[in-house]
Amino acid sequence: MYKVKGNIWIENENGTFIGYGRAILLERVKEFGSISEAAKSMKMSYKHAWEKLDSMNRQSKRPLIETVAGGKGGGGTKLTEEGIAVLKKFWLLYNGFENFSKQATSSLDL
Amino acid sequence: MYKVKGNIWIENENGTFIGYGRAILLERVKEFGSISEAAKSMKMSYKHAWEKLDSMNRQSKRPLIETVAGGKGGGGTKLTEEGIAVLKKFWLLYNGFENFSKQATSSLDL
DNA sequence: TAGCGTTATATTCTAAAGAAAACAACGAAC
DNA sequence: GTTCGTTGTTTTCTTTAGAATATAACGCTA
Repeated sequence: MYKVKGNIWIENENGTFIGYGRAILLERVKEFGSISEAAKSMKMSYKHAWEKLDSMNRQSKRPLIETVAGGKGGGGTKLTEEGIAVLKKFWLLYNGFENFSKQATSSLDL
Repeated sequence: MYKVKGNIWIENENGTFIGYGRAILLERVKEFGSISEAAKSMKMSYKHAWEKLDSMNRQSKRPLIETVAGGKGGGGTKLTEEGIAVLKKFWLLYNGFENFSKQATSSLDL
């Protein structure tokens, strides 16, 4: 049975800003308060996770995350208000796309 | 400036059936009547082109291309009626997606 | 001050995708 | 029956994304 599938993301002149994988990563950071825990939960290397977050952060007008190195519990990372807002907007877009592809799948005649 | 971008394709249980790259490849085969010319025009290796076409062909109920090895001009490859029809349907889907992402881009507020 | 778990960063290793190259088979044309 | 340009197939090489590893800096806690 055929299905319409796809990816969707938001980019600017500097590359990808946010897509599904990055959104999940932000969700995990929000959940665990830690980049290393977020990465581990996704079986992603810390470096890869850090680079993705850094990329997002640099492309955003205002930072999406706030990090602390050292201190209680070694430090940690949490989402800013901006981070939460961007995440919300992405999921809205993502849902729209899900509807589109579901609709397209059902009207597929091959 | 932020833009919504994406990929879209049609797949079944055996993997990708057709996406943008494969559609372009079919268009080139249609144009040149030859897999090797089509591949060359896309700076794609013959093997890669052949594998993509073979994959599409095996996943389709009816073959999308008809090949001749040897003979006048060394042989060649042309699209079947089914191939032309599938291509048409894919571009319809693709246009729908282009509209979606254009619309999504314009209603983006970040 | 030593220990800790984190962030931050550089370096090396691995796996996968695709390119490149080589070669056989094909069949019409001459 | 030789030549030609194609399809079909195998094998090797290259590139690149990401994993893995290593190490420093940080700052609270004890």
